[in-house]
Amino acid sequence: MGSASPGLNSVPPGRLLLPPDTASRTGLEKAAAGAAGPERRDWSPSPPATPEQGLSAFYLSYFDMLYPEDSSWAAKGPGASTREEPPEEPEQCPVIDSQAPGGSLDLVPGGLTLEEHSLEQVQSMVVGEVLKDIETACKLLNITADPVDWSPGNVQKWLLWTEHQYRLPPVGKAFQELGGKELCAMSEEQFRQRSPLGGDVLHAHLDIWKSAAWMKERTSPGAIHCCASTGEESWTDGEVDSSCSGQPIHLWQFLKELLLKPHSYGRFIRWLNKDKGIFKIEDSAQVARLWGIRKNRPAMNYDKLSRSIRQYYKKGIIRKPDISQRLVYQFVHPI
DNA sequence: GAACAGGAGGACC
DNA sequence: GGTCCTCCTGTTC
Repeated sequence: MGSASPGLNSVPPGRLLLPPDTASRTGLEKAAAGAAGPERRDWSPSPPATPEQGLSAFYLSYFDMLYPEDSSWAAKGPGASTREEPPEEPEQCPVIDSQAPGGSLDLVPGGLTLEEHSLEQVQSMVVGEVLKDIETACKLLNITADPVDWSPGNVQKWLLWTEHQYRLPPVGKAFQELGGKELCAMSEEQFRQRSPLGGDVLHAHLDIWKSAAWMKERTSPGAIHCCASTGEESWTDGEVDSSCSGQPIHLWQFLKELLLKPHSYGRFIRWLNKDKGIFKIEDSAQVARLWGIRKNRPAMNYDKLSRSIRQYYKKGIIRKPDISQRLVYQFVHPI
């Protein structure tokens, strides 16, 4: 798919992460290294041993995952989360200006060098993206953000999702019956043994989830759950945010959830007229695939999904608009 | 050919 | 019993 999670989805499995020594380099060097080319090793960012040490490595490895083809993004600044939109002009880039006259390191308020300040900004943005992506995945999959809490079923969902996101070969069977604790306790080598083709990538992604859970726990003590809202793009419609209710999600709720996240899913499904509840499925296969992942139904397709939508006709939940168009439906009771 | 409409049977909770 | 999956036939775009 293009995919549901633009932060993660564009990452080719082969060029996942920056090398470990990234942590000791400056933001600019890292950005430069990111642009330098393919001479990178696979490396999995593990949760840092101490709060400070290693966080940069984690942030920036994820940063590299988020924007693997465009390291110059670092110069684009906030707003990069809308990555589907055309790149902004360089003059709108407030974050990093490596071409400061004379090459001097300007100080910004607080005593940090411009470089350090920029790095902090990049880090916080990347962390935000990480948490947002994970939160989105949690809601779609109806799993908690902390892998340790996953049931074997949750593990299978996550595997299916990650395979799908990164075009990995199916590995679900190799991890059957494993719960989150067991999964988290496995080494990269053990992942490779179970899945020679994608085990290392899966392990790296699991590490990111673990790290995010670790950081979240650090900043907000208490249970980590997908309901913990992280930003302005939270799922604001409590009525349709079914993932926290413990109840199985309904298809119409799932469609509304996708519609509420245009940044992530606008390529697949979007409002034509939000006031009237009219929406269009732009990519029927992807929407069906997401629904299949959400319901743990790998064989889901648009034919089946649309049949389920049509069941809503009788119930007065969804109907075809007055002017019927292909792939266009209407909520009878708009948000 | 893809989307649409709807019947029917069955699984699952 | 409700919801959805699956399979099916036939129709429309």
